[in-house]
Amino acid sequence: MATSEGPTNRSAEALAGFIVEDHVGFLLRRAHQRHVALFTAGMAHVALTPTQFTALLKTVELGRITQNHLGRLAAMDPATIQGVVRRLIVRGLMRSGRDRMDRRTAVLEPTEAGVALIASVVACARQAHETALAPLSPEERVQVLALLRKMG
Amino acid sequence: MATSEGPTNRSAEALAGFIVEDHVGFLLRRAHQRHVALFTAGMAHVALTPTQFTALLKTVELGRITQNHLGRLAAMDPATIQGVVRRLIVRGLMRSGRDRMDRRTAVLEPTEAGVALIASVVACARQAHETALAPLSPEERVQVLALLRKMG
DNA sequence: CGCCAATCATTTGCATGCAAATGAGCAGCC
DNA sequence: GGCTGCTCATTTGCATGCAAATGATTGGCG
Repeated sequence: MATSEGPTNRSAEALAGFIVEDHVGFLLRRAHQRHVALFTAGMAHVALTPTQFTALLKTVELGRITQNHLGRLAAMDPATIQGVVRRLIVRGLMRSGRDRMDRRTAVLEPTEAGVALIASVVACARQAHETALAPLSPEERVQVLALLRKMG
Repeated sequence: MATSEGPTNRSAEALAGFIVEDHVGFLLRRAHQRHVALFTAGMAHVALTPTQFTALLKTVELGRITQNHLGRLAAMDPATIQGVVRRLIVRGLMRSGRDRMDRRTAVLEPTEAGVALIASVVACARQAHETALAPLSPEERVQVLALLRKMG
């Protein structure tokens, strides 16, 4: 009778008390998914992903910046930022040129269209932020941000 | 001289006070990235990704389960869970068969190897969880988990 | 000068993640 | 029975995300 219910109970001891739903990894993945969905919906009219928005915003902020440096600021590794930047360039939102002093580096610069686009969607980004935090009280919102920042 | 510094200052007003680094989206993405890195490193000896671990664990927990249902429990849409399950089956960690009552559904079941593997790595998952939360105090850890759960 | 380690960028391969379209099957309803 | 709408699963296409390998270039060091 002990073996009649399949593999489940044969490993009950090892799995006892292990609730995936209570683990940071699971909760982070879920919360992140939800935010991406909200952000994407709010940006549907311009089709900017969260990473594209971040990369373009930092480029506008800094004016001229190296691709890898931008990646570090935006929390994307070289392989990832490469694709993000490529898509932004294709859409005419930024430009890329080689540095004359260091011919390895690609120096990025936003185009007029890029600057204008970012300026026009900052409000949407704020909105997505608020909506994502909507289930929390004002104090809780401050807390999550501080805690997530600490988890780096 | 107002136009001598490139596009940056021309949009200063619109961007004023907007700090991407303080937004939930950015912080969630970064924290999630860090956890994936920790989890992946801890699971390197068995090469289980966080999603694969979750999917296999829930399957072991529940014994027999429909693919889409598993996806909902594990927070993955049908297109995503499909690939995850396929890779687990290829590795011999679960089985799939058609339900006789409802021939649309793929009924999943863990293999002996799958049950054994999960049991052997639960400790590693716990470890990744702890390491990810390491920068926080015990009270703070409880807080983040509660807050993330609420942000669902 | 020549060598070497480090950095920059790119490419390939693999694994999420989702939208949207598709095909199969089920269940209720007339 | 036939219609219709739903769910299940799959496929395609696109966008992260990272490891690992590659090629170009720079800077330091002897």
